[in-house]
Amino acid sequence: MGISEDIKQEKFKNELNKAIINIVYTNSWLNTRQAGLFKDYGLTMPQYNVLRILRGQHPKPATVNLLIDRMLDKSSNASRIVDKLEAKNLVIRKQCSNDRRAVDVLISDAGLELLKKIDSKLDKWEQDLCGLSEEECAQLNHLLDKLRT
Amino acid sequence: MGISEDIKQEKFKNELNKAIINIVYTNSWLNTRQAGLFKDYGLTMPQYNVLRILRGQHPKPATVNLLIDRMLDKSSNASRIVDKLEAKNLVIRKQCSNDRRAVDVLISDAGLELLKKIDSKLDKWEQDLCGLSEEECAQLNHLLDKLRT
DNA sequence: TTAATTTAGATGTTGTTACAATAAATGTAA
DNA sequence: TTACATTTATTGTAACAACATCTAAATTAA
Repeated sequence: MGISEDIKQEKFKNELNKAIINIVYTNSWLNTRQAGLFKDYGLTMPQYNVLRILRGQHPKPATVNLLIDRMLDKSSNASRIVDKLEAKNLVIRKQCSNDRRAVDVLISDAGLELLKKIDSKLDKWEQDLCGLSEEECAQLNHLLDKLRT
Repeated sequence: MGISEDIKQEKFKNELNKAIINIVYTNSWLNTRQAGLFKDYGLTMPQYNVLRILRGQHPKPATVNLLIDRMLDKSSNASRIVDKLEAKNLVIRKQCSNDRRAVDVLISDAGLELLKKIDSKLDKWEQDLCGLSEEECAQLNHLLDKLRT
């Protein structure tokens, strides 16, 4: 059952066209499946991604600009995502000492703990997911990287 | 320049984890680039996709359910997308004769014309896009399909 | 130093998505 | 035929995204 059956479209202009549609469709497919996982913990996907970036920085802080730079989906509003996370006490926001325009955002202990819980679920989810071998995944990564060059 | 440099994350749990992130990132990368193209014609991406499905059906009509079934991003609200397209006279909506609950949606001549214009731009855009050969695209399609099984 | 420019982040507005609730038509079973 | 469940599509609402605008701080140039 490939993309062609999934969206009931028999013909594509060429393989590139099909690949572009396939990426969009697969992304949506992944989203649908992952979203439920996050929602159990009261997080949206963008919120989870920001938390992950903050953990990557930990114990160093991140500025909002750094978050924007690294977010998977640049379109979302980092400032307001941080608002939401702060309201849930998952991050700490304080003015940066050497540049008072900037804001230091840090993941809190509660944030780290929450991520740990989610990640173990996510691990299992990923394991269950996949018909691809490690080598095939590597190949997929190579092709996606090359597509974007 | 691969995904690792793009999002400044050196380590990934494994290639599958990296691939999932890579798909999400590549999707967003494609979106950003395509969105401008559609916006020139006053369409959003979901609106364009619905129009494409309707052209695929043409001259047969599609019900709203069929649209939902085939949309790349199931999350969007087909009924309201059709509203928008109808307001621009790109589609025609009328009650289905043999099931009065259902609605027949048809692409209009104006819709077909608009698609033709967009597609020629899109063709060029796709051509310019890509460092991947036809064969590599086919391989990418194969891997994405297999991921979803 | 002052004035203009740039940068960081927050906020306002508009439109869209997500999800639940609804309404209307159809199907099913007593 | 009536009652109840199911299907089809629309609508209401709250949250969110997209995009422009704004404020404050820092940088640059005169």
